[in-house]
Amino acid sequence: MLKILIAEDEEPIANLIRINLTRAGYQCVWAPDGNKAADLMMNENFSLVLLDIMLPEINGYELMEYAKRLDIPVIFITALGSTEHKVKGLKMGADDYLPKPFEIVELLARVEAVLRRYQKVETTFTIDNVFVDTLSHVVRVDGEEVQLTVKEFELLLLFARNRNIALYREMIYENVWGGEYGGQSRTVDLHVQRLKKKLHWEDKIIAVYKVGYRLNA
Amino acid sequence: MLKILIAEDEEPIANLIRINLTRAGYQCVWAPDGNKAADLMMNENFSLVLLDIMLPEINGYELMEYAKRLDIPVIFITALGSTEHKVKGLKMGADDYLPKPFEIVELLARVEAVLRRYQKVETTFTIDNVFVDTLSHVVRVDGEEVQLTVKEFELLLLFARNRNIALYREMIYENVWGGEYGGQSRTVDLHVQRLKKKLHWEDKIIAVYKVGYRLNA
DNA sequence: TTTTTTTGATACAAAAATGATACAATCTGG
DNA sequence: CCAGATTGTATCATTTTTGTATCAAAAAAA
Repeated sequence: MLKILIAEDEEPIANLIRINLTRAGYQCVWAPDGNKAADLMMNENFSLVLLDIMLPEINGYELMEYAKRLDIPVIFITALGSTEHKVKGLKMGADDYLPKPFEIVELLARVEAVLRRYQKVETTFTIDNVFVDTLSHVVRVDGEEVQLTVKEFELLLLFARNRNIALYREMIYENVWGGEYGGQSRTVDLHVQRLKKKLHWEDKIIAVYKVGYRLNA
Repeated sequence: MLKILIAEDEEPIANLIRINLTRAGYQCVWAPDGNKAADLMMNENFSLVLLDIMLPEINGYELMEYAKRLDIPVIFITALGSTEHKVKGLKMGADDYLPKPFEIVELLARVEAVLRRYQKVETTFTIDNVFVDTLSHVVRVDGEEVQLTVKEFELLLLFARNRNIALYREMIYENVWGGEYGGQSRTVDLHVQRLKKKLHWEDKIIAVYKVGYRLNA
């Protein structure tokens, strides 16, 4: 599991980020000031640092130098949305820049993009008895390789990326099939059933009545 | 419950907003002039400010600077629907702009959108022995997961958003069922009973004679 | 107290949602 | 073109939800 450092003095914002990144499958550590951030960077092995510019004790620019020396990618997160700061940050080597307020989806997208650029993205994951390699499209259930169709595979990824969240049929359809969800098609149900059967997940993917399905992980 | 500050000198308009936001489950505070608004912003913890530009004593633009310093999202509400003001407001950091006269549904939609963008909407909460995760639709009573139906779930959310407030059957029906409340249907009563039973809330949700129900929390 | 109104509790049937299976249409790779 | 896999519709069975009806209990009114 990839570790991400959140250097941000405002606790609610740090929490917001932590909660969402944790949900997305990252391990998060919070540093409320510059000293703690520097300390943590030295002693633990982070795959990414989210940096607030305005930090107590040691500011974000200095911290970025630390990070770059340790070859840790950096995304700036700050209320200072001016191009001036943006340019300065990127010039100094930041990998991306996220102005507050930000949408969570945007945060996640940028984090993923930077990690991919640095080849730090995990291309495999395991949930219970199921192992998945997203690159080779190989899925093993209890050690044995199982053949998933394209739709089933994408469905699995969707569930994996949204564990413990009730996914609406509408959302599932639009994500996996792409188009608009008519409303009375049973396609989603059918594919969920097939996926459940192949993965032996009869009790892990459960129906949320009148809503859709949820993966308990 | 989220608190919203309404900075608006015209009382009827302020009232209109207050009534509708209160009904939607927000706690509202009214400031009739700029000084009061600044005062309230400093001393209470608001999740959002609705700002009239033309305010006595301190105008809306200045107030926005206060708000931004406190990291409170801002929606401008003003009769000056000209793009000039709109642009100025948004440039200075307003999160949205609502020209008078406005439709109530539009007001609510924008408020919700901004709050969601700031992730001020809480996805989980706990009341006594009951834990609720609105994303996964999971409800735990004394630590054990309990299966609620959609209606029961929405009913619970409604009570949670309106703790210690006597909810009229009419209001409950319109919120959870959506249509018009006939008047002699026992549907609301039945569902409240079922909810009480499942949550062991026989003594927490109490009947208010001839009115409806109230959640004591 | 007695009466009336309102709410609580239970049973039950209609309606809706989901699971399961079969099968036709479509696609894919020889 | 063919064989097989994939995909989605149709159908029926099963489960769950939901609201009405009914009667009992409680609260207010007379």
